[in-house]
Amino acid sequence: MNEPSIIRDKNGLTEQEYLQSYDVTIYERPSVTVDMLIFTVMNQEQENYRKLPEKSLQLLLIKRGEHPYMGQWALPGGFVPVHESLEDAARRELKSETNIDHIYMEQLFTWGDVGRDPRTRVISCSYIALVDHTALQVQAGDDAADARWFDVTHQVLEEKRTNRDEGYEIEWLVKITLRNELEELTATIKIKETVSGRLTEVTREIVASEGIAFDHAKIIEYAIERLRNKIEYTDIAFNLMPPLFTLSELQQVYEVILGKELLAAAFRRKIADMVMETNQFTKDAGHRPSKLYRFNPMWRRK
Amino acid sequence: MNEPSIIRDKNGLTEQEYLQSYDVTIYERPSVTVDMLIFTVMNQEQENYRKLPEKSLQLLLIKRGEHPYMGQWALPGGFVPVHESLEDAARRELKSETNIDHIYMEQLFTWGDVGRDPRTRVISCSYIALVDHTALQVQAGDDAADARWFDVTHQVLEEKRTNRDEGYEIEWLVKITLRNELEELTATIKIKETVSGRLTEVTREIVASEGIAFDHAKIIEYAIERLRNKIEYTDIAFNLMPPLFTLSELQQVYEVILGKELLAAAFRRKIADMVMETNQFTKDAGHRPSKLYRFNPMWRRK
DNA sequence: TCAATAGTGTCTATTAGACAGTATACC
DNA sequence: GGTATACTGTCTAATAGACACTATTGA
Repeated sequence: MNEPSIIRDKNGLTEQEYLQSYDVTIYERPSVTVDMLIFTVMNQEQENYRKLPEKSLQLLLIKRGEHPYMGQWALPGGFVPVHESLEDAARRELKSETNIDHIYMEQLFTWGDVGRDPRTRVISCSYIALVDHTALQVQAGDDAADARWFDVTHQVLEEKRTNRDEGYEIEWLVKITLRNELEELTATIKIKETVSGRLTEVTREIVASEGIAFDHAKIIEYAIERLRNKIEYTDIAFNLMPPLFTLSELQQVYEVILGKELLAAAFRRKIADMVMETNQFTKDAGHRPSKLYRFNPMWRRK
Repeated sequence: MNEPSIIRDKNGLTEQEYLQSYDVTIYERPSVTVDMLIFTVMNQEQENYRKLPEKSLQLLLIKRGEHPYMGQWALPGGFVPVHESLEDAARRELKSETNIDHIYMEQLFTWGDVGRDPRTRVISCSYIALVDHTALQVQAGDDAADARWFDVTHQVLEEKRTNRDEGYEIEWLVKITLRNELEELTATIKIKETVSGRLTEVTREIVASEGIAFDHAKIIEYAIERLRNKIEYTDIAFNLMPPLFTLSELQQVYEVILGKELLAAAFRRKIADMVMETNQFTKDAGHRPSKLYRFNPMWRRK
């Protein structure tokens, strides 16, 4: 596609000569990392033999064994070496944490503030991955490196609107809570949307962060917003499901991500084209059995 | 937020001691750049005194004066220095190209393939910016550095669907054409969507690129897709409009981005809440005058 | 006068929300 | 039998597409 040019530049060099003389070390460079947001959905304990187990959104975090933020919890990830593509680096991290292939993954955002990492300048490219927890061999706590699943909740504590001459400003305080049997981590993020004239700007800022390393609380908050958005118009939810599932389970997954209850009738209509009936049913559930469905791989968004 | 920890790590160092001994030079690092997709909408010549001028989507490109890809056209951008945030670097580039402040800008995607740049490993974070062309002092070709606006078109040449055992694959060939009075650049991008089982993957690959440097054709194609998506559910289009505009002009902007015609009645209903009437009208148009509108900064998406 | 755009009214199809009501295992 | 979930039917409100129709200028 790009055949070496034989044109000479202002220094009289051809492309080949230029590339040979190019010194890659003259400018100081930032470090680049990938940060993985590996989500799954798990069943909670059921209180009553009849009740369905509640589902919860889970995120995988790693306990930092070294400085900085030693002892705190961070997103899995690592530095991107010069010979490896960003996506390969992300896939490698994902594989090393989950030990499974063919996992859904998408780029979330690249975080490039100065001072994000006290060691050196680090730019982090974050990726969301969605895993069916029944496919996970490694369960929470099995990992030697102290990887653990945390129950994630996203709560709007406060919403404040201020009108301006030529627009308005809305500020939300969002509390992120990460919980498991042993620990509870919390963070508060301030999200500010400023509309002045025709220009809209959104900023996110960490107000408090307890037990969560770096600026990872902000990344987690943003990831949840992305999931909430995308689950409405894509099929990403199916990446969190086992091969066979009931429509109620699917609905629970939607509810746990959206953070609100849905009406069964409307939900079933909405996802009808995305699923295929099987002739299998659940049993021993303490109530009416439920038909099992599969994802319909022929489905396409209209 | 992160008070230096006095806990000692496995080497017996406190956080402060660790940071002092941290050697930032031990790993080779990729370079990071920002690439700016600066879009605007301009009027084309009108053929007939009665007809409204047609609008076209324009993209700002820079002619490369040095290797590699010398003589070809590239997205404006540059290396990110270690002391500057990604967003600041993008804003700085944007300001240096357009000479205006308060421009709409959003992160598009970070491109991290190995071999994107023949000089060295380069990771590029791309940003979309939308400019009202009436606010631009610097018009096409005024710039000493050979910056020029190109008319952008996005054409689907071919769509091919192949069904598989557990899913399907769709391949599109998209032709991107960048045109101005002097030059015409073209590129063909192959977009492949693979659905196998529950997993969906989309890849983009440059099949041909004439006159467009690096992998920038792919970035341009992706940016247009993003614009098409976002114009449907956000107010980004207003960043391309002058302060006062007619609803027909606004509709033209939507049409030029979406690449299809819209029905006036439905369009007006859809954007009704986003605009405010003024009591001004166009005149000398050779036909019925049109009411001028402003963006309604109090509008919020439902 | 008439070409071209500006702007409205209304029918229809589709979709989401609400909620009542029926169905069914299994402890 | 009774509890909890499974599943359906239908009314309503909101929205998008289609298209006919009216309004208004200035060359």
